[in-house]
Amino acid sequence: MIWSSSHPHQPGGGRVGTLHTSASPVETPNFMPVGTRGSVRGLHSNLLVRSGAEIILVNLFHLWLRPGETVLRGAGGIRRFMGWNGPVLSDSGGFQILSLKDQRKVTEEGVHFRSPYDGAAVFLSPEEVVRFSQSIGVSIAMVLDHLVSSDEGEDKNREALERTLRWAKRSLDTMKMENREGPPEMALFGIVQGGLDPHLRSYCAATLSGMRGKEGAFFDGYGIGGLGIGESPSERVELIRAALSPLPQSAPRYLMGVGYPEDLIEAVAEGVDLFDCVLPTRNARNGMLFTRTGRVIIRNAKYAEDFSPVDETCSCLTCQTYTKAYLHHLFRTDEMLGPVLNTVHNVTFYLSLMKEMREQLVVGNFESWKNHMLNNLNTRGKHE
RNA sequence: GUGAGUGUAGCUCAAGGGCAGAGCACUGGUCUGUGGCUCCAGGGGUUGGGGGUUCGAAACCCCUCACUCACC
Repeated sequence: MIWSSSHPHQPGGGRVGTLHTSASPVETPNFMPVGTRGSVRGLHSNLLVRSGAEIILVNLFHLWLRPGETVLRGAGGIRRFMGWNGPVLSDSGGFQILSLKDQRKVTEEGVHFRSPYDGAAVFLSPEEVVRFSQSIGVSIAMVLDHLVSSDEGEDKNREALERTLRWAKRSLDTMKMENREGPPEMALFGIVQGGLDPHLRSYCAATLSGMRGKEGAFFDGYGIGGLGIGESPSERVELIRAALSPLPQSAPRYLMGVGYPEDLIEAVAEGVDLFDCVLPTRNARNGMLFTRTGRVIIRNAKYAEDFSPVDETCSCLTCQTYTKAYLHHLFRTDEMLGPVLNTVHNVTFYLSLMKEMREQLVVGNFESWKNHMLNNLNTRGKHE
């Protein structure tokens, strides 16, 4: 059992629980800061912990290319290598099928990439993803999936979905069945695809739920992939619902790559347990800070002489120590401390929001809290 | 003091008689399983000053001012 619910489920569908990993437990719902290449950019592990992080995400594809298996094994695994004591979830490289789509070719066997580092031809298969994840000691591995953009059309979407399912089976077949007293040494999550079609989403989730590997293992949890790239928030809720309903209640559900604070609140209400997204870290580097009352674009001239913190109610190291005027100055002078302090704030904001959601779920006040927050948070930007 | 050169957007510079432009900076927006500060839009000028030639001058002529270099 990798996930257990510590409180009765809410009528609305939101739930709290604990994710049991081979490292340390993770309270859910929770958010994973993104550390693609083995670093949450700009943040020392102590700062991550101080910001509330319990689990972080790395990208297997990038680590596989650089520094590679020899270095990572020599270091004693990815967690020791990067000085992070908590659990690590690895994304497989499925997203790179989309983001590097001019430099790869997808076949039934796997994906041929051209390395973004040196141009070398490399081949990534579902089996290699599982094997490499185990080899470098990640806590939770995502299977290799085939992600297509939402405007690819129905045939491409269906084809990618069927391939994702065949790859999922091959991934599960690669897993050794463990005698599970405690948490699994490495958990493996399947990924629900299906584009913008709710029926395909349900079909995919149902198929994955019943899927067993050669030695009888089920998936330890499920990702919902391919969202946050074009659909409207209301479409997304419908697709999440379609994906979640066939999944076993006892398994953790992870909404991959999503999203804005409002998106997270809406997804938690549907029963999602885990998230990751580049928004808090990337936007921090580009000078956009999240607050409970909307966006703060720290470069704006109006902050030049604003000697108050970014958020009066925020307990992060940045807000406790520095003013908006100082962050504004750091941004304009291109000082490296700027992105670091901005990232500390945004990551703390996201993780505090998750903590608050857990608390609201426990006390049974989530629905009204949610409505209040959705009315006041205004972070989604102008293009929806 | 003499000679040469240069003055164009906040900065660095294009345009050598026909609508005065670029990069950076500035102003605002943007970023959804990260290819190492992304992407988009906007404001900004009596072309050092004055006079002249010309239908038309940043450009050609004269005067003047400022700066740079070389020589006394």
